[in-house]
Amino acid sequence: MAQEDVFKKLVAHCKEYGFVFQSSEIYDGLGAVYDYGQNGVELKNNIKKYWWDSMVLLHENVVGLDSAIFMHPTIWKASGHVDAFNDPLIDNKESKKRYRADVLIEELMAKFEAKISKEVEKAKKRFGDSFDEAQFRETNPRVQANQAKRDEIHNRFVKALNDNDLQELKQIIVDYEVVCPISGSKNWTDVRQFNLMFATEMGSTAEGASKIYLRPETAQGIFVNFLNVQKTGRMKIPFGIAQIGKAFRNEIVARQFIFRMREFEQMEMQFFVRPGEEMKWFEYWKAIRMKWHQTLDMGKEKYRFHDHDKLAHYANAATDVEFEMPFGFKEVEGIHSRTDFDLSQHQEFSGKKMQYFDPEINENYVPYVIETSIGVDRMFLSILAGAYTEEELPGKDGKPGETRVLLKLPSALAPIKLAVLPLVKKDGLPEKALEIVDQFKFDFNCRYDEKDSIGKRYRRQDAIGTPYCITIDHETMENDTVTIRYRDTMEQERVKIGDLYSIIAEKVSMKSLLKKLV
RNA sequence: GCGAAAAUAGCUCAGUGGUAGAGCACGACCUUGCCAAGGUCGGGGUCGCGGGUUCGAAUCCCGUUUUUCGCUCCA
Repeated sequence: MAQEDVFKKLVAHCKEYGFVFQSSEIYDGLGAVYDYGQNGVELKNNIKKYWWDSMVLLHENVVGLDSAIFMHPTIWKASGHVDAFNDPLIDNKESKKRYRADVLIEELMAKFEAKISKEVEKAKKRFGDSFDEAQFRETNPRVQANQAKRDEIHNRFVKALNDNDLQELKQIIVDYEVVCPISGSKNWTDVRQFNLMFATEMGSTAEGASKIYLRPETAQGIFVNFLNVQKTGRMKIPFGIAQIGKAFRNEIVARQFIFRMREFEQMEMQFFVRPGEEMKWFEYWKAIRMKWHQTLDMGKEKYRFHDHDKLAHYANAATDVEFEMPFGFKEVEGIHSRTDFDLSQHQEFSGKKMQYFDPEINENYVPYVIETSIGVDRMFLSILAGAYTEEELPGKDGKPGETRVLLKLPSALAPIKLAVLPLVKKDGLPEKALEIVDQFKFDFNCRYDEKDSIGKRYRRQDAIGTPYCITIDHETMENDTVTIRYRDTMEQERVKIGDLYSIIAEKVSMKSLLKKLV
């Protein structure tokens, strides 16, 4: 089956079985925003618990945090998000390349400046020592003409930037016939300003309101609380702070289902280390994180590291954990060595010291940071993609074989752990089944289903990844035994009701996964 | 954002200018009972939305929204 077909089926499966719905669907939807349905929310919660427990429970030097989505606007100046994401952009329609309009105009001005320099250089050679450059610049007509153009562009440019006049920026590009270096074309789109951050207002009155942003990453909430946690938790470096939360980016191109959304959820852990030791810890967390992924048994060959050649302004080492999605290897997690960039920036912008006194070496320093940052929604998608299976079953009694669709989810992540099914809807079997549900509902997520033939009910559970089904039949009423049916093998066994807990509980618990990590 | 394609019932789709359809799914009842396939009855759609052309539009045209694919960035 072609890979795109798998992806299409996966998206359809998500909707059909209550994993993911498009946001505001009855109003034609909202772009790149999705809701998690009754099964999706369970799976997502389980993924988050697996991550949280692996960080906070298994590492005594990692603690949690839940910082607010709203933060002081200066934080985003300090982090670089305001400037980095605020560029006026323009596309060339022929080459489809995107440029920063301000860069194009600066290059345009540089061209005129280069022409002037050329004239000056030529004159210098000609006149030798007696050359008066200032006077030459004042009087030479070619220099004057170029200077006038350059100044005109400069004035228009500065005014346009001050007025935030995007139309004027385009007009400059049109008036001076800037061409695309790739296509040589002058066919430009309008200039648009993209700030990846969503802005809103805090404060109820118009004059008292101030512009604040919905956080584009959860990391800054950790950095600004670094000393709060360190001091109140008496944390000693190296230590980490873990956080799960929503982040928001006004993506220009938001596609591929829940892979890139405008509202998404991150699981981030910032690990604070002594400067100079960051590479050791970078390697340490790389290994830990890869093991966390591979423990899910989606296939080791489906994961790989992708090291960054080009590093972001804040990083001195960076790698991605990539998963083989139906549309290729894609990043699900980033592991970055962020140096002391963030803490130093906050120290500068807030005027508060962001330093740690290290008693072992008797030194004050701004710690270095190793970040592990994983997209919950991407993780969700990768697990579904890895678990989605279409299985050809042999036909029987002359019937043609059929396809069984199942999600081979790790049991601990499955939305429903146990389906309890009365073989028939009479003779007290439903009541007996509900008794069993009542018995286990405090331990794990159970579902009761009495509709349709038993085979159909098994398949419905397969489709949402339920690892265990038990069937209550007439024999159950006599000797308290049930048949337990396993999702992946479809095999059945007759077991005592009293043994069910010991068969199921451990395997569906988060503990079973966490134990494999240590 | 640019280019391409698509949108009809919960799902998969048929319907190409003349009364809105099928299969599956869903609900009720009967029947059967261990791997989605019995019977009867029933609910559900102003054909994504807004305009236009036409006596008449799901169908033709324009716009718009959403989705998918390619270019780019990222969790």
